[in-house]
Amino acid sequence: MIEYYLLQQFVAFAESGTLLKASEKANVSQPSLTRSMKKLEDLFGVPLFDRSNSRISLNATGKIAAEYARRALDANQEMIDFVVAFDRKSRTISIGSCAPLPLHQIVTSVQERMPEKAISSELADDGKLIRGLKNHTYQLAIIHEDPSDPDLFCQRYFEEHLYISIDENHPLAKRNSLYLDDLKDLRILMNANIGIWNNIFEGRLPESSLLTQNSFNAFSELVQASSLPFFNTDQYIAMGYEAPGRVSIPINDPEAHLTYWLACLESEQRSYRSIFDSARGNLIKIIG
Amino acid sequence: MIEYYLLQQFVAFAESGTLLKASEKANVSQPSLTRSMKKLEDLFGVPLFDRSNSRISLNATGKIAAEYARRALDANQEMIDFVVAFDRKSRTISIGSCAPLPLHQIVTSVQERMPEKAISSELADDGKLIRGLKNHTYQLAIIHEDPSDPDLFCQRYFEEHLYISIDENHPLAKRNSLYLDDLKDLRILMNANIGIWNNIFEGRLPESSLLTQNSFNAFSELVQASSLPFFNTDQYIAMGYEAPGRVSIPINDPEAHLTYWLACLESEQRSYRSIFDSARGNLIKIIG
DNA sequence: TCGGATTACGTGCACCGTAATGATC
DNA sequence: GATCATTACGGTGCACGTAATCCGA
Repeated sequence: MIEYYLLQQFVAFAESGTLLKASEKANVSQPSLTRSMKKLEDLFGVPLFDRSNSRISLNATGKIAAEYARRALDANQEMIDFVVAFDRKSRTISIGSCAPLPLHQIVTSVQERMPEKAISSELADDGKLIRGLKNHTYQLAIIHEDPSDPDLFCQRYFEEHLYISIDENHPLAKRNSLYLDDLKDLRILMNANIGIWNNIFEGRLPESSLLTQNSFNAFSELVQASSLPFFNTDQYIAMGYEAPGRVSIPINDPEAHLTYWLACLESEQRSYRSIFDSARGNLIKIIG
Repeated sequence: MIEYYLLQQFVAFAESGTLLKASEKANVSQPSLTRSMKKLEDLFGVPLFDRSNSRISLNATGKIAAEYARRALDANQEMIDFVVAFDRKSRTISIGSCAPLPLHQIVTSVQERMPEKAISSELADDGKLIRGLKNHTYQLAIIHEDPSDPDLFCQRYFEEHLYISIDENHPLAKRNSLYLDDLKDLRILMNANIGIWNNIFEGRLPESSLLTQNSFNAFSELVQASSLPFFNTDQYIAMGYEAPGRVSIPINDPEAHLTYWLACLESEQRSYRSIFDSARGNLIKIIG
């Protein structure tokens, strides 16, 4: 068996051509390399070098050996990289969601109940989420339909209804409810990165009507500084996210009503029992 | 970089389940293994073990790591094996021949002129020899036709003529020359492993007429102990291989006359110049 | 004379083993 | 008490560096 430090020095020599240069590359002294190369030949049991009195170089066998040594070093490094990545993955729980609010809820829940885990989360559409669960990209996902897939364990999470918060003096403010079609001529403030909600507006409202903000701060400031209408939901309203001088009116279209489902692989259901249990509590709390 | 001795001890542990058993397998003490496994975890930078106070076992990451470690050990051993094999091959010159006499001649010549080389030699037919030269199975070959192949360097070596040594009282002994067809009713002593010569008899003489001996000793004893005819050649006769009470008569069929060619790859011609030169001398000596 | 390999020699660290301790069944 | 891991401690081999030597262009 040949230790790595020898292979490392050997490859350094193969790459530099002289022991002197190799010794710099490998951070050892020149005499140390002389010894190491002798030891290496001894361990292989065959000559690897052509030596003239003040010159040393690889012979044919040495060149082959250097190739193998390089590969062995690479394999060693890859082993380390892979194991570290595996460990990191095993400490990380990846959560995908079709919408930001339930994602935030579930991230909070996981943080509380699995404090040893790193959390990686992102928004994605249902198709990608379900595929992601199956190929272990995600361990937990929030989708807006029950896929009735035998590989997946699904639990109803909570519902969210779209509202529009509109200036109390606006003619539409008098209405008890609205349809998306009623909003065509408005200019409406909206957050970017709201997942599935974007799909709902797509094709129903003209591009020009949506004042999409990439940062929540910008969104908030514009809400304060203007009397522009903005999209809201019953969940946010329940948490107090309303603005003075505006009234919140529900949107009646069926697609403005979402039901979220929390899902994981059937086979991993037990690992996330505590999360699912807390989600059931959450459901009662929010709905009740 | 993680040294091999650690991976070795790690794999020993993975295979035995306890540090105690692993310490026997790896020929180290138990405390030494404790330290090594700690060091290994430190080098990987991630936990590899589940530890209860008097029990240690691989966690999920550890199992993966053990797999990789095992592969790394295998790769290291394969590297050594391959390099040793390469070295051995580079010290060995493989010679193939269609007939035993020129093979013996050329082996002797190589032994004299390249004493540092190990020699591996065997009999084969021309097709296999030429293929063998091209795929580096053979470095030198003796064939009985000049293939006029641009990849090969070919030099006429010497000729050999088939004789039959027959009891001086046998009717055929009076003849100046014979044809194979004349021998149909004889029972003839013959050596096995005579390469291309076998092909010459094939189909020309009945199976039953050939008393094939696997060992040269058995052949010699039977020659002495009987008055049976046996196959001979001008070359052997020139070296004094004759038997008392027998006369040697040449066989006239054209296929009973062989011309040998010494061949190597055109690209390797220079390496074997001394052998080819001596073969030219040999030719003069034997023919002259 | 300089670049580069080797030899000579002393040192320190890292790995090792023995012995003792701790923990769990 | 048996089994097994860990800690403590002392020893030693070996890989290292410095310095000196040797060799060839």
